[in-house]
Amino acid sequence: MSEVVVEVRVADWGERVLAALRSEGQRLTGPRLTIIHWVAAQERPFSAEALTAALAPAVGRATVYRVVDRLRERGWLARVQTERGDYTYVRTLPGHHHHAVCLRCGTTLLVEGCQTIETLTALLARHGFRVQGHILELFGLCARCQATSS
Amino acid sequence: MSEVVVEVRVADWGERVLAALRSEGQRLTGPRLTIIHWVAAQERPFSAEALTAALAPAVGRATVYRVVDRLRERGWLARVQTERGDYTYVRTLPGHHHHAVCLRCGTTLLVEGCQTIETLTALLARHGFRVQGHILELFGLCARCQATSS
DNA sequence: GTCACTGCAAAAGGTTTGCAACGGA
DNA sequence: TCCGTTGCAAACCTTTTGCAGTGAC
Repeated sequence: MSEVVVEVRVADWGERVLAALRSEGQRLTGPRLTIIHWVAAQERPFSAEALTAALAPAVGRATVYRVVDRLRERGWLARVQTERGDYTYVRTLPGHHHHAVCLRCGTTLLVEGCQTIETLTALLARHGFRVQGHILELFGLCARCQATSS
Repeated sequence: MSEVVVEVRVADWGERVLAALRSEGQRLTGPRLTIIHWVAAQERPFSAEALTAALAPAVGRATVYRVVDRLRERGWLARVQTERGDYTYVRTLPGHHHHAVCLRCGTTLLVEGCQTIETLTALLARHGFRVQGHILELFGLCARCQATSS
């Protein structure tokens, strides 16, 4: 079972992103490096506001939004809806995943595959509904936070 | 299995909402009735913008937002994220549900219960993660739309 | 040297709020 | 009558866009 749940590796992420951008022939400008390094250091989901605020005035707001969009398109960043309904971003890896976000520390587990969605898909199929896509976010407490008291 | 998937009944909805508001001692004002009737007639998810536009200038924008919020708090309206990432609203019923939204006609099925989430929850538990909440939206084609060509 | 990228500032878009007037119960 | 509700308009906040200048390759 360990192959379907993966914790996003902190050290890896930034380097993998940079390697990917390089291999696509994208320019590794100062602002881009600043943003990627900052994101790589985040251990929990962050808001667009937090990102722009953290890098101001070194990096312009417009640039932040443009770079974030690009990373999202490429699958390095996921926009995750919180239980409260607002958006946050988390480092992720290209491919189809779902996210299990720790409510306390923000640690994000990637859940690969959608076996459970398949069950629901089958249920709905019996009602004539053909599932073609879905959005799933999970929230809870990671192992570390359960171990920590308070 | 038919007990876990329910199509939101059109005729019912408005009356149930009115009855609920009445029983809570809320005022059934003109603007509120207008909004509820309009929503009751919608067979597919609608945006806040569509709602405000449809009722303007009979009902002010501020009032629309305030009433929608109230219905949402009471569980009569759900804010559903689309695959494109923007929000739409659908009639729903109080309680915990998930929604299966037809990509073509917008018909919304309520999926009651979270059996499949439980599978995922168990999987994550084996990784030490304790799931406490989730967001799930399903998209696809309802039976009627599959039957219709084009 | 080129052209992708950036910053600035302004525009846009959507939601919320203040406040005086209104009108259900 | 009273107080919850409403409309208007302005404020707000976040994101996007236009455009001239910059700098990575």
